[in-house]
Parts: sequence; C-alpha cells; structure tokens
Amino acid sequence: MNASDRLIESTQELLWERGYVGTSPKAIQQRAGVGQGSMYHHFQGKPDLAAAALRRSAEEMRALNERTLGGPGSVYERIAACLGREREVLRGCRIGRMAQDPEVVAEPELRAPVEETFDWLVARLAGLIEEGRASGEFRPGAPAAELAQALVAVIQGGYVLARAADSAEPFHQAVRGALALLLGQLAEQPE
Amino acid sequence: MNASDRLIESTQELLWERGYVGTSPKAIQQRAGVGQGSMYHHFQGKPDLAAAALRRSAEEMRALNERTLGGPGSVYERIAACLGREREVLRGCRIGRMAQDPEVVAEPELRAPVEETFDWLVARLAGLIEEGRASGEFRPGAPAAELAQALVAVIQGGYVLARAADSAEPFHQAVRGALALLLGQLAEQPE
DNA sequence: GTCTATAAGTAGATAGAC
DNA sequence: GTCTATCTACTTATAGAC
Repeated sequence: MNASDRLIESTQELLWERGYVGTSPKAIQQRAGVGQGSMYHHFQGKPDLAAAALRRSAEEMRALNERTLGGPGSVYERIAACLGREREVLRGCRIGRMAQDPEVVAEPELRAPVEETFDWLVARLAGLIEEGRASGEFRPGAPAAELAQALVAVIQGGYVLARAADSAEPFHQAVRGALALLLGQLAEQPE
Repeated sequence: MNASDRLIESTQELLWERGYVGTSPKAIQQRAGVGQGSMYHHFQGKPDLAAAALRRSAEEMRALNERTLGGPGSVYERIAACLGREREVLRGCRIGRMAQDPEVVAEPELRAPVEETFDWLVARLAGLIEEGRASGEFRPGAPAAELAQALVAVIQGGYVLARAADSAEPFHQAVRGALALLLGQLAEQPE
C-alpha cells in the first residue's frame, strides 16, 4: 500500500477513535509510518486529508448497511438484520461521531459525507417501509421517512448510550425496543 | 457571582460547544473573565473543573426532564411532552455529547455524571411505561426498559442526525416517528 | 484569592535539501 | 516523493510575588 492510502487509512482510524479536533497530523503520520514531508506532499493539510478519509468511511458504511438491507427476507427481517448486525458498539459510529465536532459541522467539505450517509440510509429504510406497505406486510400509518429517521436515530443514540455506560448492553436493549415497536406496524399483529 | 461559579458555568458552555478535548483552560478563563492563577486556586486542573461542570449539567438535565415527565396528563402525553419539549437542537445534548470523547469515557470521574443521567432517564421512562401498563393505558409487551432505552436513543440519535444535516428537521422527524411507533403500544389502538 | 512569569510539549504547518 | 529543520501559536500547567 502506498503512502497516500496508508495516510487515509490511519486518518480514518484516528477520526473514529479521537474525532477531528483530537486528531493531529503528527499522530496520523506516526500511525501511517510516513514522514511529515510526505503527508504534506500528498495532501494540502489536515482538513484535506480528513475529507478524503471521511469520504472513504462514508462509502464503506453505505456498503456495510446495503449488505443487510439488500439481503434476503421480509422487509421487517431486513431491517432487523441491519439494526442487529455485528458492530463494535463501544467504538461508536465512525460517521455519526463526526457530527459532534464543531469544526466538521462548520466545514462543508467535512460535513457533506456525514450528511449524505444519513440521507442515503434514511431514504433506503423509508423505501423499504413503503415497499412493505405496498406488499401488505406493513400497515399504513406515519410517514415512512419519520419511521426511518427514528430507526437511524435509535442506532446513533444507542452508540451514545453504550459509550456513556461503557457497555454494549444499552445499545442492544435500544435495538430490541425499537424492533418491538416496529412489530406494531406489521399488518398482521403478532401476539 | 464568584469566580468559582463563573468558571463552572463557562466550562459547562464550552464542554457543550467544543467537547472536552476541544476545551482549553485558557478559553475557560477568558470566557469566565478570570485569570490563570484564580482558576488553579479553585480547581486542581482541567479534569477537576470539567467534573464539577458535568455534575452541574447532569443535575440541570435531570430537572429539565422531570418537569415534563412528572407533569400532568396520561403516560403517553407525558412522554410526548418530554420528547417534544423545546430544545436548541443544533447545539446537541450537553450530556450525550460527552460520550463521544475518549478522555471522558476513560476517566470515571467524568463519565459518571453522564452514565447516571442516562440511567436515571431510562429508569424514569421505564417506570412510566409500567405505570401505564398497570393502569391499562399501555398493553403488555417488550420489557419496559428496552422501550425506554429506545426512546432515549431516539433523542440522542436525533441530535446526531440534526447536526449532520445542519438542520433541526431530522430530530423532529425522528421524534414524530418514535411517537407514532409508541402509539402502537397503547391498549386502545387509535385509528 | 488573584496576578504575572516561565516552561516543556504539542499543533499545524512552511522551506528547502536530497 | 520523502526527509529534516524551523516557526508561531497554543496547551496545561507550576512558581512565586502581591
């Protein structure tokens, strides 16, 4: 792997672990095993490198979610598979984490990948719910986009609760609670 | 107001805006209008001051939620009042935000107020749901604690989605979605 | 209690040699 | 392309005077 790719990968990891403010060029270089001059040759500076790293993380995140959402099963099963997929819960969400950083939110180049990832995920879930309504699996009700936002929020909030408790348990409880609530939207109510 | 209180208040604001890593003693002193020596006289250092600020924020957050959860109305109405209460959505949650900070999570003194706030809120909501089941307002189903975790996660995740979009709208959509899902738990299903 | 001085270390680069 | 040197500003204090 070349220096540029190693730099991007190290930046992805550090942004995930320490956020944008907490990530220094020096730390990136050390983890990548790359010198100062090399980094500034390939990238204009920290914001430029962070933008590249975030675009790549966003792409990976989208592929990861599509694997379950586009998989086999009923709409409910696919949503459950997505929410319940294996995660390193205590590490938090590498995309959602960036939303807390004021410098990321303030800089369009940095915020764009974050916003687009959530836009995509919400739209994908809303589309699935509508598909489930069309097929008779789900009953009509609240706007699909609102239910989708709530589901994505449960995941993101689940990460927050887990890190606050230093335990993955609150995340899993929140997901089970959300799936129980979603059951109430099925056309045939399970008893 | 004395120097100590001004320092705590400034720290609360800065932790909310910029997080623990992003908040420097210098910035705290300047906002508080207090000199270096004064700060180190009243507090041992940044962690000590941050711990005091977080304990105070946690207390305020709890009082704020109790105002709606302990208010008038049915259980559903009180939960809806809590989720829908006025918020400065784009500023995020001053407690939940801290969960992203590795130095906060790693330091028990700093993490404790965060964990305790969520523990209290989840327990309060779970208690309300059980109360609603006992009175016949809610139907039995998933463990109340799981539903409560999901509701708190929706709020925390809603903040994340709002900041990612630089708009309060995703937060409000997520809350509406969550309340629609919660309606499915009422004993008398509204049509 | 509050102030100023000092200090070792880091942040985030730029310059120029190789 | 990569390396080392250099630089200004900030971080997080400690020391000691007032």
